[in-house]
Amino acid sequence: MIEIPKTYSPAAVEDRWYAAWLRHGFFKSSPNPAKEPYTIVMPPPNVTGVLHMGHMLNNTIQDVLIRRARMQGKEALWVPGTDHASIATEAKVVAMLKDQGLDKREIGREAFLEHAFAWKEKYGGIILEQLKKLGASCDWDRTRFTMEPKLTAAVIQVFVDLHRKGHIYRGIRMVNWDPVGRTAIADDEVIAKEMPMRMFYLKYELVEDEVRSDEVRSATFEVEREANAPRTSHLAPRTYIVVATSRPETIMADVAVCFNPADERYQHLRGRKVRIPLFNKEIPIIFDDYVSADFGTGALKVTPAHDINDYELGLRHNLPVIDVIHEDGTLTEAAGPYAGQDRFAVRKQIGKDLDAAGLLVKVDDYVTAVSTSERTGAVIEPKLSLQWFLKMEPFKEKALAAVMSDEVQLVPPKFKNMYRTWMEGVRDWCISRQLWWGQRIPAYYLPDGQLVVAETDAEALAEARRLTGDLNLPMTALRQDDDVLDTWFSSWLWPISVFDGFEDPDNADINYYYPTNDLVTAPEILFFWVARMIIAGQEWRQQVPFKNVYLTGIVRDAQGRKMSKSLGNSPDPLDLIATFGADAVRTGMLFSSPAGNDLPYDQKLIEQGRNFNNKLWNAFRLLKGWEVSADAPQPEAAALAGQWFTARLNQATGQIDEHFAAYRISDALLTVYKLIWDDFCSNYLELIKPTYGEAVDAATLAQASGHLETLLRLLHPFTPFLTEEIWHLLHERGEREYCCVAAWPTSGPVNNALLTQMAAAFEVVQAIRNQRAAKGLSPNLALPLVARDGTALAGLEAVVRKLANVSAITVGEAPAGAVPVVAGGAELALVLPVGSFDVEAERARLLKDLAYAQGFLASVDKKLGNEKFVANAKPEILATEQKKRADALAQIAALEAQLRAL
RNA sequence: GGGAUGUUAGCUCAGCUGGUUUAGAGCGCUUGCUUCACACGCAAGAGGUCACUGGUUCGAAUCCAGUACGUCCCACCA
Repeated sequence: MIEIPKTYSPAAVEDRWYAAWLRHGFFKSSPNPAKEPYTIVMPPPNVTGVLHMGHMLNNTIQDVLIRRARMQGKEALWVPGTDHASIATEAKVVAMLKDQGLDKREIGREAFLEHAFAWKEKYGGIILEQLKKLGASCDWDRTRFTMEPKLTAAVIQVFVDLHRKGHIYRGIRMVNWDPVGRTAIADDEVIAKEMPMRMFYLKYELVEDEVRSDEVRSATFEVEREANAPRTSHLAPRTYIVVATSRPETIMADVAVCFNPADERYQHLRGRKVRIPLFNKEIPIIFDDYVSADFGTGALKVTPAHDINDYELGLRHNLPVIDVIHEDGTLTEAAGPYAGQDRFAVRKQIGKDLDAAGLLVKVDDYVTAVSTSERTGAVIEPKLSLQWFLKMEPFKEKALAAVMSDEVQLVPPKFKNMYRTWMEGVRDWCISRQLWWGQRIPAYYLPDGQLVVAETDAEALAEARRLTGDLNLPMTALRQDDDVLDTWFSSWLWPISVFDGFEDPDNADINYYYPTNDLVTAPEILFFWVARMIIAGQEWRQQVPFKNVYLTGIVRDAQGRKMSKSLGNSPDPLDLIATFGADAVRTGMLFSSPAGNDLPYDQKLIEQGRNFNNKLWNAFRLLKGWEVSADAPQPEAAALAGQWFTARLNQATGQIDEHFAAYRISDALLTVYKLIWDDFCSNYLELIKPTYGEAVDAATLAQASGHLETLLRLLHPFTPFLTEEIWHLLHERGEREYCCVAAWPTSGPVNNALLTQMAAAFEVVQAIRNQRAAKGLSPNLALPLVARDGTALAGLEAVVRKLANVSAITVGEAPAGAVPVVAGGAELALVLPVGSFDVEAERARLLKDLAYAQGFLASVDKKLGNEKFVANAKPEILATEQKKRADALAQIAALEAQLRAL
């Protein structure tokens, strides 16, 4: 026979099988009315992204689900693709251009997009190639890209449709401005980060337009005392309001100072004015409930252009808006001497200037949550700008109901509450982005300021001509909106657009595959992706896009930190695959990752996966290494083992199916893991193993191969490569006979009686081995066993003899020098070689067992002695308790008898 | 500040509608073994008053309330 290496080497195997699967087109799918569809659309990774541990977890789960469905005979389709990720990609391209000495704004939109597409062609989709290394069984012929022409057309079509329905509007709103990306970003893309900040206490001089100085003085003194300000004598004639702010660089944009209407300290200031420090501009004092009297000094500087609350305050009090910050974070002309400088530089400088002018009372250091951009990390600037919005009100109720009624089931369900909170408080969606990489908003402005929204230039022109009545209006008279749409405005269409459901709403694909079955994604995008896909599904297909949403956890390092590029704490998945094999990485990721739970990553898990693969490999080696005897009879132990393992297999298959039904993927894996390691290798193979040097009988080998094959099928979704390899090495296969398309095992009737009997026999075996270990006796030394009565082992003598290496089993009284073994309901004695029996040690062991048994009996008796228990407990519970009592009594009697015999 | 969720062995987690559980698994640990598939292994073993305090119940890791600590989500406090 051919020499099989004793260590499994995945590297040589994985690429070969992946290529074979592709060659046979096993992952391809097309509508097949005879089969039930099972569909997953991949959450599209960023087109310029590289594989990280989060992708590994996510895509492994998807692959496990899709491979199992395929084996179950469903028409399984996993649609891959990438997302154009406007901000992230545009940032990368801008950085690349910068390296080449080019500036985005200088080269212009068209040239920029050429560079961007060139970049995408070169680096885009690397991540999909990496997923192939993981074994992802996607239908690659269906790979889509959110910015490809067809999907772009869908986006434009949807925009126009929503605009026609009156759900899209354009308005000035306070948005989260990213000064680095120079674009507005959505609330969801803002990350609050704890940062050290400084609170400046500034003096706003009261304008003395009337003589009420006594009152004013008393009020301001109080304020100054609160602020621990030194009394500055040369300023004595003047009085000040002390205002706390973390943003002194915006004081020139202040339009008022505001107090709480109930704040007694400031009542007399109604109708008065103050001067902005350094700038000496007079602004009014106003009162509004928004301000808390007990925060800071109770005085708020109102800066409508740079704070959302101040903006609303400004609207209520009819105040002007002064914008002092440019799109890139530098200050405008309105900032006077500070114009052109960066906001943070000005903050520093103005602090110094205020101090020098005696206008700074004090500065406090504190830590607070600051909004930053998820994509660029820049500190967000609340900024007023003209943006496009999608109304959420028309959609929220239905989208909420879909999840609350479990029409879309979230796994785990704890996320339902989060979803509800968000959906109930959802705000209009700002869908415009001041970028170039993305779908350009199909809105056109006419010279007279009128607006036309249309799918194409030609349609826009026609409409414009109709509006203006000018039939010769040239296209050049129309100016298209410069902004592009938010990336999520294309991803929310993904489950429909990958099947061309917008271009051709009644095509065979969309009718067959939609709605999809499972979506596997991270909880952090539950709102801005999952929720919106539900809305889109309901709006354009009148049907939710998926039945189940499996929310994964976050992969963390040993210190519990999120794995990230910047921390450098993430291993390179491809290195891991090269070192341990994709199967090992897949199982490692799944060992400890129930839905919604974070995965504390530890390389040990991957190693465990590799060890497991090697274990199975060696089980196969063992079978393959045996000589076969055609006419040898099947030994009793092997026959019993065969029946028993069939029962275990049926039992475990049922459990695995249950785990899958409840999306307990880790549990499903662990069940196969133990079935293979403990039941198949440790018990079954040991039981059927022929005596050294002898051949195995043909029946047993055939049975064992059959069992192994079933195990391969159960394990295939988790470790596709290894199982495929063994599948083909086990015996010759037909042209298209592959493990990856073999039938998923179905569970048959379980012989529970046999399972119970065998479990008892294994207990006996363990007790005997325990004795050997305790006495330091080699497992190779065959020992005789004496049973108290002939029924003790209930026909399982062969099992005990084989596994415990027992030479003979006789019935009768235990001879002197035999060590008692009471286990699995049997009363036995193991005959040891002379001199190895220590009576005192044995007595101690028996006494310990006796004490446990008596304790157990006491707890059962306590229950049974309780009249209320006997009166109230269900009959079957009572029966169990009585059986427990009888068993305990028998056990105690046996132990006592053995103690007397010592 | 609001909401969700968790606290079970050294670590990571099961324990699904209270009763075969004086609590299980994997890893780790201890001891012995290079035994003929596998040392990426085999065998045996140690290890937990189920966060705390009350309550409901014949019976609580499991249900309820409170406390402590943790995690996550949401939120405009200058």
